[in-house]
Amino acid sequence: MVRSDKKPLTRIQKQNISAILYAALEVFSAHGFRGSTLDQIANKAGLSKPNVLYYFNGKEAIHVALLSDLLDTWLDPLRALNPNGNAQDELLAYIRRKLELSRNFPRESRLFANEIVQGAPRIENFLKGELRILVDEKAAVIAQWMDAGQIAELDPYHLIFSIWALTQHYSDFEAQIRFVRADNITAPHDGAQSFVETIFNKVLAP
Amino acid sequence: MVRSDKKPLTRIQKQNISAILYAALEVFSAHGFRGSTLDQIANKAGLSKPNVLYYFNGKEAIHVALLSDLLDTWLDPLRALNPNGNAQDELLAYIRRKLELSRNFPRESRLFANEIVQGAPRIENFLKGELRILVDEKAAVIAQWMDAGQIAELDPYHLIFSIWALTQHYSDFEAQIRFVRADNITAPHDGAQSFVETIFNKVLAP
DNA sequence: AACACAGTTGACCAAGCAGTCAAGTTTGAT
DNA sequence: ATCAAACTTGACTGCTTGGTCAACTGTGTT
Repeated sequence: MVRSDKKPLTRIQKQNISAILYAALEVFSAHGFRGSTLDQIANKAGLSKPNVLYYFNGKEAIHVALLSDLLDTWLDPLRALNPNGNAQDELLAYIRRKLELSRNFPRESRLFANEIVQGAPRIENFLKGELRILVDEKAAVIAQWMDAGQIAELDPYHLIFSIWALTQHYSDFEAQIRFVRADNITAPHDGAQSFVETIFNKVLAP
Repeated sequence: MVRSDKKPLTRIQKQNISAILYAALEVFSAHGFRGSTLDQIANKAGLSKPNVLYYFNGKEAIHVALLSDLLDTWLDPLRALNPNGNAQDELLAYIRRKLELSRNFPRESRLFANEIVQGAPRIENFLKGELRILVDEKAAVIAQWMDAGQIAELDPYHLIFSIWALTQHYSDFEAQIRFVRADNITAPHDGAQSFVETIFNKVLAP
């Protein structure tokens, strides 16, 4: 099922497919691909295992469906970087969007992180293709801004990586932050936004 | 074997135990705990599976041995932060040590990252205990430096987290950097040191 | 009401895996 | 050379897990 159907989905299909994807996101992001079982996913989705396999052609297919949904969304914040806008405003807005994504979709972020820490076997093509093209393009934009003296001179690629590192850290390494901070904070993201913005204000100042 | 022996290790024990730990580091850091098999480890170590189990009481025991070896080393750079030194020098030296560790021990870093992304089930006590105490202590030191006006006022905890994020990113997310940068660089860490130091110079300036 | 098709599942299978064991070989101290 | 302890392993066990299948039930269209 699911596959390359052109048929519109029935009410039950829509409902069960989204239940499966939601459950799978929860399970895969917490245990990684190999650490997750179909039984866990089926249980969390409130379906039997054969029923899950009625909607997806296998464990891998669920994972792939989840990732392709995600990858597109993941590019949006960077895509929105406007070459004609003000350099500082644009970069800070990008940082804010990225941090929001990390705060609002921590499981998606961890799904991605799990994949990359383990060598990105399943998304190598995405990274080498779409992502690379977009990053090259935006790095060029940033380089122009630097040449024009709008922001400090830095390696644009490392700048982008540092934004990724700082924003995703709060969801990917949430466990570490939670345990280290213990009772002193309610959520790992507390204070993150103002801190990260302060950092990049200083870093980007020409 | 291994266990709480007081006996000195034989030549063969030393050799095989270290071969197993080396192989296990390679395998666990690349595939996570559940994604790794004893057969993979035994193969890479050049031993039979029962022979591996002659030296360790199980898969879990190998993982634990690896982590406890690691955790201690992991604290050293932060431990070395000297309250009596100059704030900027001390923090930049810490950053340099952390980056060196990340560059020289990427597998160890990924072993750790794998563990934390998946909720740190096996090192929760370490994080809530030793690490937390050390971080609290050093955050207080940093706060004093800030009060004294030696460095800019920032949340000391977020500052420490940002150092972790930026330094570990280069090994933990190495795959992403490699694929995005493709042929343009030889190693993911290229240019990282000078970039990260520049960043924190700007960030810490009072 | 009848019928085709969507949806569901208990029982099952084969592969993979952690761990055991008995029987063997090697090592090194005397 | 002898012997006990250290070391090694092929064959096996029991459990987990991804995936199949035949039989069943629910749905909605005419």
